[in-house]
Amino acid sequence: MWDLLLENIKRRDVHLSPDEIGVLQSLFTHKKFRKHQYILQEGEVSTHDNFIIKGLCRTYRVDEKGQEHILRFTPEEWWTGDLASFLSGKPSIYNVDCLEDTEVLRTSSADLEKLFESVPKMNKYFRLLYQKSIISYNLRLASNLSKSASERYEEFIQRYPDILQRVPNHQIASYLGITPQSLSRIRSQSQEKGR
Amino acid sequence: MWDLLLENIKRRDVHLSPDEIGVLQSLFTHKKFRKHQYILQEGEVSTHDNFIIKGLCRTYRVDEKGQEHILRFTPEEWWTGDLASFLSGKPSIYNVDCLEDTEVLRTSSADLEKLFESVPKMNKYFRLLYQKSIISYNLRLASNLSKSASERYEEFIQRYPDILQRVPNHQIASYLGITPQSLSRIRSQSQEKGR
DNA sequence: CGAAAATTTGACATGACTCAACTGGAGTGG
DNA sequence: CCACTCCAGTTGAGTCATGTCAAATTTTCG
Repeated sequence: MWDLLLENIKRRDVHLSPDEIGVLQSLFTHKKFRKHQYILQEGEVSTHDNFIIKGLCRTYRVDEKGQEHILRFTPEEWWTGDLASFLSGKPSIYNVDCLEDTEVLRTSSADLEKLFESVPKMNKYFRLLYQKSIISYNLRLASNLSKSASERYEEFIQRYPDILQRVPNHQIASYLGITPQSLSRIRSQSQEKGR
Repeated sequence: MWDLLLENIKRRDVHLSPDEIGVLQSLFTHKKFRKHQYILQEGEVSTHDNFIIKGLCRTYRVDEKGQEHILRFTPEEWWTGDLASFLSGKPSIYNVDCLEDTEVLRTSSADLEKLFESVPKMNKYFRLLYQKSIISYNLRLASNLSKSASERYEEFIQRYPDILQRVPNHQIASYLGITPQSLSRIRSQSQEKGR
């Protein structure tokens, strides 16, 4: 159960002693969610940061016109939650729900704070994690600014072939910021071109 | 000269001793750039992370069609550079240049690494910095996905009134992902409505 | 002052959206 | 096992926001 998380930490060059692993384990809890279940709903405060060890979630926002917009898909080995709400204690504007049965290891903000105090090198882990995240936000932003819908779809296929298999097309459309109809047309056109 | 940086660190609840401040100062250098000067050019490796103490920069990317797309404006008290290149040592795909005469305090990746080793609590500073950055990328992404050009312009005005004053409109258009012509029309329309 | 850059305006093109209808498969209950 | 419903996906027709191209006008600054 702990392998994925501990591996993930080690891969970032943060080496924990058995004691430190013990502390970490005491500050996380294991929780299961069903497909379609919410991990976080708009208006609630995000009380936990969740490391996914099985399953797949999505973070989305509902705009004034009632449209859903998917910000991210988070499969195994990713963290999910709403950082802004988690840190500030204010209600979230995002929803997080499960596209498959999902299991997470989660920690509350108080426990995470304790973790940083007793195992300061975890600051490094999260620093590196966030760095990676910023880098990918930059890429996505650049692609949103400069590319057409079909180019962004191609990019998505290249980058997340696994997720493509696991979620229905209308959710991919929402992630790309287009309508399901447009995605359908894009797909039929790129097939014509023999790919 | 050091005030802005030291204040910025303190504001994130990281308290440095005089010794630690000394270490920090020994690992940063002061550098001035002229308006229009590049801090980083596409194809170069980003060797430094720069904390701006005076002036204003922009980070942009040039796409295949030769179009510029501005990813961010960075005024005083912001960091600029290309994290991906800075960390990986690979050539950057971004350009960073100065929209005004600019002064920075900068550190190389080797020196930053030294800083983390001798003053581990700086991990916390950067962790918090990156958190904030991720939160704002999320907001921008959500707004890119769900809002029209004119709504995004209104949002920009609210959020960055100071930057609005300091940069020409065509650069704001590039940041918003629209053409200068479109921005001009948006502006004239919102004036008609008496604002 | 004069050249270069920024902004505005007009005419037209187009990518993506909306609304609506249709298809096809997955599940459900009689 | 069939009829029925539900949902995802597709397709068509018309609309709209934004882009493109071109030219005129205004501003900036050496």
